[in-house]
Amino acid sequence: MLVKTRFAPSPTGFLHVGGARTALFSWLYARHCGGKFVLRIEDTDRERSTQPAIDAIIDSMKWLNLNWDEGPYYQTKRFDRYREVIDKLLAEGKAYKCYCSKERLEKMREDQMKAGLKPRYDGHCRDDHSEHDPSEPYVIRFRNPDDGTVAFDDMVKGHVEFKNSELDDFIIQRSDGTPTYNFCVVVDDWDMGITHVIRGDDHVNNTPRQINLYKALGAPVPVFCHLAMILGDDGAKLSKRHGAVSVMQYREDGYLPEALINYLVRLGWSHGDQEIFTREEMINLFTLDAITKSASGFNTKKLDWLNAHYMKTMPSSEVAKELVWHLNRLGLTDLSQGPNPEDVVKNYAERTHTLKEMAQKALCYYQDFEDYDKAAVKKWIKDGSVDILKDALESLKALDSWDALVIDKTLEDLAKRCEVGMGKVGQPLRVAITGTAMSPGIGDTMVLAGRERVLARIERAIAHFGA
RNA sequence: GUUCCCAUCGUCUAAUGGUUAGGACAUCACCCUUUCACGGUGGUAAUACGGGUUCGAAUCCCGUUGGGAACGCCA
Repeated sequence: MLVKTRFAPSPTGFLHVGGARTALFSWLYARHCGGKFVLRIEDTDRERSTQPAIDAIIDSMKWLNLNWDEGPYYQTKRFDRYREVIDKLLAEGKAYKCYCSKERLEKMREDQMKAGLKPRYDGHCRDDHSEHDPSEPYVIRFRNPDDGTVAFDDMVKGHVEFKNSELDDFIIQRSDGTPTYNFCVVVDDWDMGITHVIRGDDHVNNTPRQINLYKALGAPVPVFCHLAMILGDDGAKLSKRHGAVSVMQYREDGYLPEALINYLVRLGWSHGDQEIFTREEMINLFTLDAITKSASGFNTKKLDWLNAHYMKTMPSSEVAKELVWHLNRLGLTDLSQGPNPEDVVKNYAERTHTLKEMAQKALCYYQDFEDYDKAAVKKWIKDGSVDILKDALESLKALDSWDALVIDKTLEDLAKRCEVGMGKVGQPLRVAITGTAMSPGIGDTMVLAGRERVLARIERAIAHFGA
């Protein structure tokens, strides 16, 4: 059997990490099985679906490198097909027109709640339509079985069973003639040959209704796999106040897609004690039975750790591409006035956790900075610092090769000569060159900044602090 | 309210009846060190509770508590 999975977001907002994890698991399972992965946009709610949301979802999927084999399909382009299926259901008596007013429905729900019952449609329009003028507005409901149970063996939750008496005749077509979610998913998954439905567990309660529809349609019922939700850092439901929730926000915050993917794959899935997975390993090892049942909380610190790991271990040319994107975002478009971004990556990968941070720190190698960091100045610019800067300036000017090791050696000699520790030499220079007390080894820092810029900045610092 | 789902260190998780309950992130201590980091070594830290079943339970069953989801002419 050819395995086919799908990711079917509704374009009512950006792609958040929960959705991304669902997409990842669906994608991984398809790839693991050598099957197909489908992207489908569930936009039947025309009020809330937007083009920017569609774009954001697609951009996110591309950035995460979750490629799809089919689609994107749009439900709004399949209305003819839905109509056809509804007509068939209607003709077979498996669906019916309902003329109940929203007021009646609302009152019924209220009464049922008050009586301690689960609100459900009472089947008022099931059989008798004689009192209604066919021109009245109506919705179409699916005739759910009255007796027995619906059960399914979820790949994550295990055996789940519902009584049909708990379910009701849900609406499959609105009064404006458009079909609804619970109906469209079934028709789509059937038409598209989806074998495994991997989705959030907020859909568990929809599943029995959908299974009844599959059966009424004579369609094969797919395997279901319901993923527990992802919570915020604080254990509460993910929301805007958690800062980054959208995938593209993580990009803006300086994370690599590789890191986010690796982080997400371990959220609700595991393979022994392994934490780091290449794409190939994920694909090879990913199975549905290793998915956790319980909800998991998002832990930004661990993401940071993974991001740092990937910044350090990925080819610097790859990381540099993403770094350039961040430098551009900071308004730096001309990189010709500074070092090769790859060299920035090599020097900063192990001293920063995000590319955003790296880009900010690297800015001083491309353009002049305004102010010196106050704390750094206070701590490191002391009596004698200016003299050391002057001394260093002369020694550096005399060098005929601008090499990190040579520079380090020169400054070490200077420290010895002046009978001070390297801290009193390296730190004032660091402040002079970067404006801060934090940078790579002083020789590497100077190579990144370049000879001319270094000499100019030392002179500037001498003038500034010597006054 | 009704139905469904869930429950191992702070967090992500391992252990599918027998382990001193393991790993990772975070945290703490020490080492390394010209800054910031990286790295290394070690430590603190968990089976929600109560009953069963069993020679033996984190693991199986029941209950309690706690959390979550669904109950729309949203998806």
